[in-house]
Amino acid sequence: MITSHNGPQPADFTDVRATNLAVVLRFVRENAPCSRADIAASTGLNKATVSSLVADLIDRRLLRETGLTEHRVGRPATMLVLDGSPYAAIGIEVNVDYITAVAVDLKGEELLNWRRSFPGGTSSAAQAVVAMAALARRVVSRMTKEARQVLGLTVAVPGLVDVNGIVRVAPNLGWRDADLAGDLTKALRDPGFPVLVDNDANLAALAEHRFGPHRNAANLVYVTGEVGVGAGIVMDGRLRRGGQGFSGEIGHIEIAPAGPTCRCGRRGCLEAVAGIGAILAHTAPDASPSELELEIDEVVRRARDGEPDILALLEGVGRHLGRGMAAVANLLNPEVVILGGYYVPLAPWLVACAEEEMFGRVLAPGGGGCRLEVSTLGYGAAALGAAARVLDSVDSGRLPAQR
Amino acid sequence: MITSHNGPQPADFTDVRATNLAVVLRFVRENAPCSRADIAASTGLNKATVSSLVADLIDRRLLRETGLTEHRVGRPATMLVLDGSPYAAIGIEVNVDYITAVAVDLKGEELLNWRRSFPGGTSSAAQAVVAMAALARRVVSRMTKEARQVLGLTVAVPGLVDVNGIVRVAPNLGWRDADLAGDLTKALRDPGFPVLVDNDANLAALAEHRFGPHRNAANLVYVTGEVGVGAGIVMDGRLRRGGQGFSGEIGHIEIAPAGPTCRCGRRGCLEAVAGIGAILAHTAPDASPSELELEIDEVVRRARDGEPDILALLEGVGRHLGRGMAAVANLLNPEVVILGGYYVPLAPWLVACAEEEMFGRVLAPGGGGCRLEVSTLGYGAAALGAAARVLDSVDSGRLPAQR
DNA sequence: TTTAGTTAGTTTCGTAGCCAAACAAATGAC
DNA sequence: GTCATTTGTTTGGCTACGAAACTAACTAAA
Repeated sequence: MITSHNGPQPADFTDVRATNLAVVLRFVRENAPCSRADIAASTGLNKATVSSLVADLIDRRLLRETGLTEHRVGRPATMLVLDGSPYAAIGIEVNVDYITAVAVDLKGEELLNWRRSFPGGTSSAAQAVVAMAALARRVVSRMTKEARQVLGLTVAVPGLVDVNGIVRVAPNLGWRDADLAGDLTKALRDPGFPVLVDNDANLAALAEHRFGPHRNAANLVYVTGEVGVGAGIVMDGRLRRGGQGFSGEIGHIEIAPAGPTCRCGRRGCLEAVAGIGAILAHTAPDASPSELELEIDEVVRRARDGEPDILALLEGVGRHLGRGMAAVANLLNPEVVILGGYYVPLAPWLVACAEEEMFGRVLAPGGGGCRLEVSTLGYGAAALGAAARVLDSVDSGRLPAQR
Repeated sequence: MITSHNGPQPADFTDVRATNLAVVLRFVRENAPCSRADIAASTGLNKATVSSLVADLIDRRLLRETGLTEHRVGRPATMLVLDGSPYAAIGIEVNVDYITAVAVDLKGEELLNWRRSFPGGTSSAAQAVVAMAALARRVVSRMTKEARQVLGLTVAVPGLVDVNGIVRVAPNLGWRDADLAGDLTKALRDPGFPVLVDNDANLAALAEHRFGPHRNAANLVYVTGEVGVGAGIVMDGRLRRGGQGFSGEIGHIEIAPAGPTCRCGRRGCLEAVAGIGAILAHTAPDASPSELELEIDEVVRRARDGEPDILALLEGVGRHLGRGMAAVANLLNPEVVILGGYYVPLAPWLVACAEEEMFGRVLAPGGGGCRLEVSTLGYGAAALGAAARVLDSVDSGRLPAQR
């Protein structure tokens, strides 16, 4: 069906066209290279309609004929692929000690991936805007030099971002009520593309949903493993942000009422017992944000060496994590929960016990079909997801104008 | 936009028409009585289009002209209302000790509400099908006598219902893997309307979403307060069932690790510390299912009388419930959590402390705007929601055929 | 009483964009 | 060389939307 069920939103022909353009675009993305006939056969659209849609998409430089044809009985087909060259989507991630910028083309191919160290933990939002604008300008000019049109820019922020894109609270950055999108747009002086802001876990979930090995899953949860623990929720094929945009705050659900005190002042939060801080508190209590990665490497080394106290520590973290994931699985019944961030290198010592705890606590038979997996997208998942956010709006029909 | 984003689903004219018919229908539902001109002005549809859509809906006997007109400057308007008389939607709820059947018209007006005692707890699914079929037949024949066409029948079951409508597990009924929808359709012998099955909490959430005082909330959670505790989740305006249909199983998230043993064998489940059983275990440990309502009345009486041990008991339950709701609010950020079932009569002694616990544990400022409210729909919420499910499919464009 | 003004709903016409079917094109098989 | 097969385009028909003109029914004011 056509409707999106939120209030009176009538449809007309342009909607039909936009929908079908998006259908063809998505189909080619998933099945490239493919012919017009393939598209017609698989989508149910008429051949004539497909021809017209494809012509439109070629005009907009979203598709390209490869000229290549298979050869078998019958007229050879002209194959179609996404045209990677004319466009770029930019994603930026701010974090405690760095800013990452990623640009991808329509296919999701990474065009660049720049990381600048930046003292996010001690900088104001205004300073961050300056730094991000500088970085964004360089990325944009690089893209322009490559003759690419920038379709949009999205910023991933570790914190609560409301439905209007205002950063309400970003505890690790010390920000409150910052209109990042507005300020960044101003700093970029009429950039000619939309600038959006979203929560990092949400965007990482989007990256997994579009690019990850579980991209078929319409229901997935991505869990960030940083100092803060958060989740991005995809249900029925779309990010679900909740009423104000604050969904996925699993870091502060109570796991161990008698546990250690959390940064938020309460006791036994998931973040306090299974966040990265809970590990480093035992191994490197004075580590600064910029040393996190090194310290985790050290933990991995010691685990590999089989140090019993480290193994016990990680098992405990895994079990607590599993309890949290059980709550997630019971409440949301996703097809997969994906662990990201620093949970990735630590996964070999976490996942088994986390799974055991989780499956033991999920009511639905067979855990409701929910698997616990480890992200393969690396640390840049949120930045990649930020770029994916831009591609998503193309996918859902907001195509760049005709030539 | 038009797309529903799940896989290649192209659109054509019939989709446009269906969408716009649904838009008009929903508008009239919300704003009756109203004129064609009102509809055009508010929805953005062209006057001509509205006229055509309305004519179609009148033909299908979904709308009716009231003939009544206001009188002010200009030509008086012919007002439109939903036509309540030609159709009916049926909802049936099975539970431990009764079966309820509800029929509503298009407006949601209750046409009948029948309750039959039925030993669900000790009957097989097959026996339940016989009982439900008998009841359904009587409801259908009553509707037919009133010259109403039955649009559909939905059954609410307290248990895990998968995406295909199979009851996987219904602990309180002792059922496993029952194809209720299929069997009931067979028992009704080609009823001429769709028969669906869904989880009771899901359907109660739907009832709240359509009929409740918070019907504007696009994100809400309904919590059943029975022996089992479950939730129905509405996000972005639709029920979210998860990958296999098992979302909302909050009854078995761990609230008090050192708490009492739950029916499921684990300790400290929400259900075990804040379910109705947790209350009755202290007041009437040997109560049979059919006595639940009486026993709760007794608890209410004693609470009203101010018995200290009862007040303490309820405060404890409220606090545990609040902790569970904090997890829900952190994870989903709904606009409102609605307590239903036996929590309703007990609300005066539960809500304050539950709120206190909940707001103390939600990370988002101001609790993310999430309110804790009490259902006003009464015990029949699930049955009403089952009927609402039928109306929902009409709303989303599956209209009955033209005359 | 007439006339002007206002609002409601219909009619007419133009257009977008879908589908079906016929057709043209390009190849392999025999 | 002809036929079969498959691809993609062209043509025509149809649906359903929007714009604008028009009719209808009323109030207000001259």
